[in-house]
Amino acid sequence: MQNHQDKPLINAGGEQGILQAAEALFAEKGFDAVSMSAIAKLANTSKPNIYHHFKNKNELYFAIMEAAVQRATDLLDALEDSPGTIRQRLADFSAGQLENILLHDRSTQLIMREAFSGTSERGRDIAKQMVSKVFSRLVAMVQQGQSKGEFRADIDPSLAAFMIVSTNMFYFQSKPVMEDNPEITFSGDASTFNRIVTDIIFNGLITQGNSAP
Amino acid sequence: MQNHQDKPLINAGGEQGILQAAEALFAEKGFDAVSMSAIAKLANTSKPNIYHHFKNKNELYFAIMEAAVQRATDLLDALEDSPGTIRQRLADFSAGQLENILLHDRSTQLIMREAFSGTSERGRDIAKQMVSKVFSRLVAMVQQGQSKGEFRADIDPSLAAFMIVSTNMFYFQSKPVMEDNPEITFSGDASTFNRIVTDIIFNGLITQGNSAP
DNA sequence: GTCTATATAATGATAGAC
DNA sequence: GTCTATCATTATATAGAC
Repeated sequence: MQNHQDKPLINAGGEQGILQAAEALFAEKGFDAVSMSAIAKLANTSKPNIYHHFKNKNELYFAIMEAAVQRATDLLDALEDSPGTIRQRLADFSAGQLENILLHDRSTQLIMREAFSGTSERGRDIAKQMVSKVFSRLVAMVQQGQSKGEFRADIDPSLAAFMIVSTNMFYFQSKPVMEDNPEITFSGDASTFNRIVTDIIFNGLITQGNSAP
Repeated sequence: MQNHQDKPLINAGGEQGILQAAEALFAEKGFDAVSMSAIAKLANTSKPNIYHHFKNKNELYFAIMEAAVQRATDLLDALEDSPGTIRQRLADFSAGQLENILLHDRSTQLIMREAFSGTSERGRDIAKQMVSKVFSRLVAMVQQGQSKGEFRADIDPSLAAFMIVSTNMFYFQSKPVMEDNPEITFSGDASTFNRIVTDIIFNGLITQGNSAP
């Protein structure tokens, strides 16, 4: 591929241009706040032309969702296996996942909105399937680490996976807010953020807890 | 107070009933997906009556936001000081905060949507101020823990605070998704979830890291 | 495939009676 | 304070020319 599919560059007319324009707007404002006219305008085309390519607003949205999920899973597949200890593989996977969601920010926002929004019913299942995929891999890795004795065995592996996902997701999600918060100093560099967070979590997963039973 | 202010119980007509109905709908579907007619219907009143009480849709939304923030900060104030070690106080604060957001789920969803959504501009500042408040307290506690030698000093305290907030927020946010995921087993009990998570984080904050420098 | 023009329905908001 | 009736605007979606 010679041009990244997730950044501005709205090439006039055509199905591609419509999809890109729509993705940008939907990601920023959400489904209901975006009108077909606005999409047509940004895509440098007309409303009826959008209806020529897509049956209705819902189907256009669905097409974008599917493309976003496809792209995201493809990139996850590339991260599938890395060498080293389980701890190292987990750290690499986590770092790669954070990198991906930051690179494809619009796709990510779209998917997260659908997955975690109210009962919108729109593309929730497809978004959930995506989240579950990331999650399953992390759970499996943690379990491996436990059976190999790298991590303490008394922790629910899905909880450990959840901690990794949640810090990454929330980092992405809260980035705009945190950036202009004077108390936050780590917000600029995602990879060192991720390194330190996984470091803390893994250390916590090794040391035996001393909280009330 | 004798009836909780955050649960169904839509009492017909009146400013209270309108506010409750609107909060429920806005939290579930978001600003743009909710029509004034829908609010009127749920509040058992008429559209013009809403306009009698509130200047327009935006101001109604704002009134809800402000009430939600007020309620949340009040509850945080009650958690301000608890006895014990810094670690214990932090754990209590974290647990209390998670309890609060789960109890006032509609308010929370509303605030989080505004704080972390795209560039909606609507009530973003007021929501950010709310998030910052929780955050500042956690940062201060972590710093205290560091200066008392309870936690290792080489970790950015805001990063530690961020981890606590993110796991709590993301727990709340992803609850509906995680609940019907067979791999998740911890989703039912928020307080034990919180206890284990803070346990892991604190252990990680004590143990010296062994990742690449 | 792409447009102009338009149908149809729903939206936010108001006038004015009671 | 609350309603019925209605306004102006904008939305999704389509018909039909080129």
